[in-house]
Amino acid sequence: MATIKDIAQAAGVSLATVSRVINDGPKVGKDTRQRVKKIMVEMGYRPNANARALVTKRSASLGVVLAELHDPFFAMLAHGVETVTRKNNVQILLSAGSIEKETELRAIETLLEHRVEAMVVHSKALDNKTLIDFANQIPGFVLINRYIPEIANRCVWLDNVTGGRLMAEHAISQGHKQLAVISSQYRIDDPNQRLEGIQKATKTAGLSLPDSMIEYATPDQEGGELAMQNLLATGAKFTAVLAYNDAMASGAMTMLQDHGIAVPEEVSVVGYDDVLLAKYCRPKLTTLRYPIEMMAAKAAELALKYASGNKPEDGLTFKYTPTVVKRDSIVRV
Amino acid sequence: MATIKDIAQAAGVSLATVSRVINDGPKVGKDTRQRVKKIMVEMGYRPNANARALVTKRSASLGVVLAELHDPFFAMLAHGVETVTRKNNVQILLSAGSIEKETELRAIETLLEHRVEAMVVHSKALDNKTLIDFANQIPGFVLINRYIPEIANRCVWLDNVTGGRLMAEHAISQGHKQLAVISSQYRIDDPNQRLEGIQKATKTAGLSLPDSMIEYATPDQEGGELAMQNLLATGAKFTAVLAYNDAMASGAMTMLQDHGIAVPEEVSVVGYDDVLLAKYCRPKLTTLRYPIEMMAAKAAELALKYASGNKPEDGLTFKYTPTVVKRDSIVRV
DNA sequence: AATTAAAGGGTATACGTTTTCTTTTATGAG
DNA sequence: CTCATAAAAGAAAACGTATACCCTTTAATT
Repeated sequence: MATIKDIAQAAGVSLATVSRVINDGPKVGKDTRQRVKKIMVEMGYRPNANARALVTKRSASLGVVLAELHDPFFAMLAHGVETVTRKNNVQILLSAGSIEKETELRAIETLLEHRVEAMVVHSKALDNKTLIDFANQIPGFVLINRYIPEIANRCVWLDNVTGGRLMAEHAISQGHKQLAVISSQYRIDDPNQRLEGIQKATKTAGLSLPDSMIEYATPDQEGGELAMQNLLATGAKFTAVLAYNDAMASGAMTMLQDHGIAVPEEVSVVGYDDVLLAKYCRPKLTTLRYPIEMMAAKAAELALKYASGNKPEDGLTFKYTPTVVKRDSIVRV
Repeated sequence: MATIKDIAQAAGVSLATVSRVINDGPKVGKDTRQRVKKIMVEMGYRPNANARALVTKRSASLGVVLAELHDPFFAMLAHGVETVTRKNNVQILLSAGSIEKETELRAIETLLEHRVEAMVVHSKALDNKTLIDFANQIPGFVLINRYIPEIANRCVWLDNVTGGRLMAEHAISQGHKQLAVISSQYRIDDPNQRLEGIQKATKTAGLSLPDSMIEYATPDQEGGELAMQNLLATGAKFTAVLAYNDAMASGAMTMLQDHGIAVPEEVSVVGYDDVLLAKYCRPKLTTLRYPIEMMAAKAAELALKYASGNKPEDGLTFKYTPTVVKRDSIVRV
């Protein structure tokens, strides 16, 4: 592959001049610029991004750490990031992290080896301290879907407590008094916070929500089915089910229908996330909208901004609040 | 950030020795190796991937070109690639291409600037010649979801004609004689080939499939709804609908149900792709399984293999055939 | 006409690695 | 005690680019 030297030789100019042409720099005449450009095209010249990154110490790429791309949620996250990298002519370096501590760490370190100065990180496994250390080390380090007070201005996150409260309040406002909850068995922040919000709302409304009405399972469709099965097996009475996410809600609906229980006529269901499937399942799912795409775009912008030297403001954070999306899976009782 | 030189200095050895330790090379004593390793950890040393790529001319990363990450299909593609890059300790460089010629070209060229020696490309907009040129220029260039005879051994693709035939044959085997088709309005290979297969099957079965029974729309849920609306408006009679993909099938079902037509009791529906939503929608969709995740993994393996010097065998290609996944959206008449 | 400033362009160094080629040191054979 | 040999380690060049600094030419100012 042709290098800058080859171009210089062919054009009869110095390396410096070619470099200036490439970077639209000053100090090169109109005609020389034209000639060099022409030769670059002829010889199919492509600047070596590695050499460039080495000398400039800038990489024109943004690192993304996430788990499980086939999960629609992460796919949307990636897409949100992509919209802003595209706009800024920046490349995406993807590092998949799963939910294991070790893998997430490796993912971040690999990005660091590539000297990406901006990164959007979705981490559930790493502890606060580790992440704070990274943030202090990397100017363009931004967390998504997580809030750490010490680095609040690097966090783009969703208020899950309010989210949980909203979904419960919506059900309660529709006259439901006997609620059941299907939560995730992974005891990370998200499910805990959503549950906390739900409990807050039931308490305020003077309703009781005994532990026996809360089932835990894997946060996917199978988990939703299983949890609902358990709930039905206990013979518990409920008119509305609040699920940890849309996939579990969908599984729960399936299981209800398989038991001959009509949704939403006999039992209402509320999801969380508003991913694609919420519109596809039947009945269409009433759910909480998690504006992950918008948030991811925000995170990417932030990362790029911080990386380019803009110091993050103190005392600032980027909190988003979910909203209820009313569809067909819940009715007034 | 600490460099190799800093480590060398701190350890009282030469650059070469440190480099050898990093790469687990020979010619370095047991004790020296230990000492250097210890210092590297202490100083938080991270090799500079750019410098490394520059000198070795190898990048330890694989480029992926695709459009629209939020589309579950592409998300699964990306995930398939990711499973093999993870196994091979290779980084993913993502370049989004949309469906525009210019963007796709830019995406590939950016990857080239990063000197990735392996790439998995999903391109619908670029013409054969351009892609063949790239293939000849880049040893690890592999196309996914496209077949070009001249570079057959670089293509991992699905036999869409057979796919179309299979979906029609399945409907016919269930006794359906009046078929309707909902296709994509984009006249690229995929829909054309699927339609070709369908027509082949109806012809063989002695059935007629007039143009009036084929509707075209955007390949998403809205398109499916619209197409079905048009079909119903013409007053055409049909007992089964073959859709271009699952999203359109889902839209079609929604519209049918909104018109009080029971699926599958009155009208059967068949999808294509078997993406996530096929399991979520109601009734569960009978569809054709497009093993994109497996295919993407294959493509990534191939790209890595070719890139590392293994010449692709002549006369070889990687054709996959979809299979019917029987669920609940079709019944015997 | 002399001086200056600006514009155009060249030289050389640095970026952080890997790797080839030497050089030094330790080891054992004669 | 000398020599050959292997093992360990160093010196230096190269990868492709950007840029600070220097030099020349030309135009503008006095």
